[in-house]
Amino acid sequence: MDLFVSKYINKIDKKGRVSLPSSFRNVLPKANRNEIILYKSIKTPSIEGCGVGRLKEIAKRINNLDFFSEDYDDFSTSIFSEIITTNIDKEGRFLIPEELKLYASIKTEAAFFGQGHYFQIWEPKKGQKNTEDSRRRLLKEKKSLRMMLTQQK
Amino acid sequence: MDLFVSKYINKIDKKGRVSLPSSFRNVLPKANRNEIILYKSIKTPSIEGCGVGRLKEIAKRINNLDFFSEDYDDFSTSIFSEIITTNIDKEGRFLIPEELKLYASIKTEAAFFGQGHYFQIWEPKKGQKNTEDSRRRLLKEKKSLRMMLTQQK
DNA sequence: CATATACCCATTGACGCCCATATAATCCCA
DNA sequence: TGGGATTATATGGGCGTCAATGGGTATATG
Repeated sequence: MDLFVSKYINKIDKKGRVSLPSSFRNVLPKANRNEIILYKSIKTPSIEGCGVGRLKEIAKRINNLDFFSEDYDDFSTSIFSEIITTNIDKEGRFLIPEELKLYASIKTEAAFFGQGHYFQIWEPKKGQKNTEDSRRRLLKEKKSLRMMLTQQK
Repeated sequence: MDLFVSKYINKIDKKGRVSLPSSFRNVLPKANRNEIILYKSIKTPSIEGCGVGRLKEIAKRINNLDFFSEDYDDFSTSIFSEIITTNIDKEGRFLIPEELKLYASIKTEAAFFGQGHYFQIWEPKKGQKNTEDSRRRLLKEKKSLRMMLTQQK
């Protein structure tokens, strides 16, 4: 499986380390399996993460913008300076920077939610509530959910 | 990682030395790991820096402007003639020239902002404010920032 | 000779690496 | 197929190394 799926709740130890779920580690390319990038989610009080490969794609995209435009600076500031790379140790653990923990209200436990090509890290209770809310929103438009699930090809 | 990423705030000591963040040093090619270039940012009161290799890229960008335009002269004058090369000592520190510190209002602390293929050095508070402003501008076009981050392939 | 800058050494705290354990998952063979 | 044995994962902790920082001294450069 090359997608981040499922949900896991892991503990953060005294040193601030937390295990990246094993199934998530396996999604990372063998080449860069010991490094991930983290950044604040745009829409929710959660942290998003993925392998570094994705960052290189983003870099390429930004590089294609007009170098002297304001957008160029805005994108590169909002993205590059806000992205944090963090190393995964031999046991599969990594450190969540203090600033990101604050942003997501994470203290002693971290809930990992697979999101396909990336994943989110939530404070467990908030994550749970978010799941319920988003399901509720979807059900309001049952039709579109049904379409999503049953649509062929 | 071969990109300048993340944000760091380092102290400037009595002698004017400041550490280039370790992760930034690692971006520099092993060959010229003890030398960087600095210049005034065109658009903001900050200093921009990168490895010497990047000079060629900058030249290319400027060359792509209309040769007879005013911009061409302005850019090539503002950038090339003002570029300063600086050496990094054994401990990874370097000196920020007085003129550049003045330009960026930097006194006792320097905030390093990764920008992909280069980085910016700001007076911490101004840098913080710039990040917020730039994010605010982008959020007005929510779609584009989200696209930048989540678009596949 | 005076000032600026490079090199050397020292300190502190953070982080990575190693080893250890408990629980859970998987295997394997009789 | 049952159940012990093996392996993997999550977690805890010791310790060495490295990054950031401070300061003394040599060296250069005008």
